[in-house]
Amino acid sequence: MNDMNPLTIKIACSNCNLRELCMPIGLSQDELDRIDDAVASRRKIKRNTTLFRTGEKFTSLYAIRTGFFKTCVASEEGRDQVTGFQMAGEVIGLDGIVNDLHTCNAVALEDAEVCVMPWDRIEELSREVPALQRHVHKIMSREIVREHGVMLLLGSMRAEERLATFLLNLVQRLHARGFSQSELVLRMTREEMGSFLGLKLETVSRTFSKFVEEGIVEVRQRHVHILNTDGLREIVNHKALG
Amino acid sequence: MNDMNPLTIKIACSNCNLRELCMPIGLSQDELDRIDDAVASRRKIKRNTTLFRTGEKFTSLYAIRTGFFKTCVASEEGRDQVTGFQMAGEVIGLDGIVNDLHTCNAVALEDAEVCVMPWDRIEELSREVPALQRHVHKIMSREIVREHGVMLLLGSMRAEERLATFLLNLVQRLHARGFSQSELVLRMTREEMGSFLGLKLETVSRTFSKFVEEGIVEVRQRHVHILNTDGLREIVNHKALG
DNA sequence: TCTAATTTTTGATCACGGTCATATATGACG
DNA sequence: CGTCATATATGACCGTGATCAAAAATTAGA
Repeated sequence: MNDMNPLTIKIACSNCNLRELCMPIGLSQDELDRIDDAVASRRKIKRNTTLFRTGEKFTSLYAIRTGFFKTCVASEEGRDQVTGFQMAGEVIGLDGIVNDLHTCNAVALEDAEVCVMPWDRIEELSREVPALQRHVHKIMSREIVREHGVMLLLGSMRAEERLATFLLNLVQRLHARGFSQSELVLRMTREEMGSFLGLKLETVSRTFSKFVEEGIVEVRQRHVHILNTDGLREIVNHKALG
Repeated sequence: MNDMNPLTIKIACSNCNLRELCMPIGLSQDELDRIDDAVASRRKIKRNTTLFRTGEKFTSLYAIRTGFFKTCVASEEGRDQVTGFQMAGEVIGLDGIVNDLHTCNAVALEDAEVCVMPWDRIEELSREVPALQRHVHKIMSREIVREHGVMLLLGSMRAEERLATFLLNLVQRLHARGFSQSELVLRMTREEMGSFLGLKLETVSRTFSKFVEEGIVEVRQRHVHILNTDGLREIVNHKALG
């Protein structure tokens, strides 16, 4: 509570309304205090700037308080792949643990704020607080399972199925955060969506147009209104191609 | 050392020649003994049987001692995606941690043997042995990074690039285990390879034929001889398509 | 407010990889 | 050894999504 540096304002996790998302539940007051003390400094990230970059030393995990991020990996020869989009309550930086180096870029797609959680402190604390330990393990395992889903998408779905899956996933996560089940604002470009979905931006655009023609969604630039959620689900579920 | 049930033979990690791969290094004798005691029982898995299945309760991680596995996820409507191939020294089961349920199938592609590592014991021990804790974290993070690579492959590579990448990855991992840099035996079918690579089996077969025509590899069924490793690398690196 | 840059849409064409079909090779097993 | 099931190779054809191009819409900056 004494560090008032504007770049690293201390804040109590125990008072945070995102606590259920990024912190374990059922902690004692003592445990909460220790977590507050260890992990609660904040950092603001301007739109289109990076929170961390490939090759940078890994020091901390980051819990997103506000804003929206993309993470992307790049190979030497200019190949590029968006590996995910992250929103409030989600944790990024797990890739850095193996080699103490980040292996992807995390870019803010809108002005954002994150809680900085120094990894050595987390490891230390999670030895003492089993609930925190379990929480950290679950977060990492959840990321592994999420990526399995992306592999399924990239490996076996057609363009419409990919986009439908993507929209349903986004709106479901937003809904879990108190937003609408049917309206969303895309924070990424068609190209970024395409990179994530393994499609070219033209294909993303065309597929949107198709959905609009079919009356499944309304699209005004990045504002999407889902008119027929079941329609999207049918597109995903309809036919599995061998 | 007292459980002689043939399905769960206790074995000392401290004597295991795969220790460097699946256990942390630099442990004291006491720490080693405790890990031995907690995690070292074994299980044999016959070819084409599952070590665990989607929906089964998660209890343990498994370190592969011998044999070769595939893991695959399936969606209700028959969609199927191989998410990885695992060999000796690698750990599988991490997907089960989030929800105490496995979310993929692990199938032995040849007769195999694994070390069963009960997860609650691992969590407990890793609170007491920081080196083990770090090791577990690194294993999970490594899996996340590996999957980023697969996403890059599935999202941005063409058929030849995918197969070349796949062969180089396999042979590199085999080489790290003392096998040849240029010869390998594929333990999976063309269809399983295709599922992993997001290609149809016919495309895998044709791509192999193309590599053979170009003198890059020799193929006798599942036996592959890499004649020109740099040729494969060039295929991977050549042109990144936007 | 005007200009420049970026993003998005849409069209025309093409190629990669999928689909379907068939032949062949291999392996398992009685 | 012969039979059956499975796996692989290859050809012919087709369709999805990529590529190339150009115009329209939106955003950012002076």
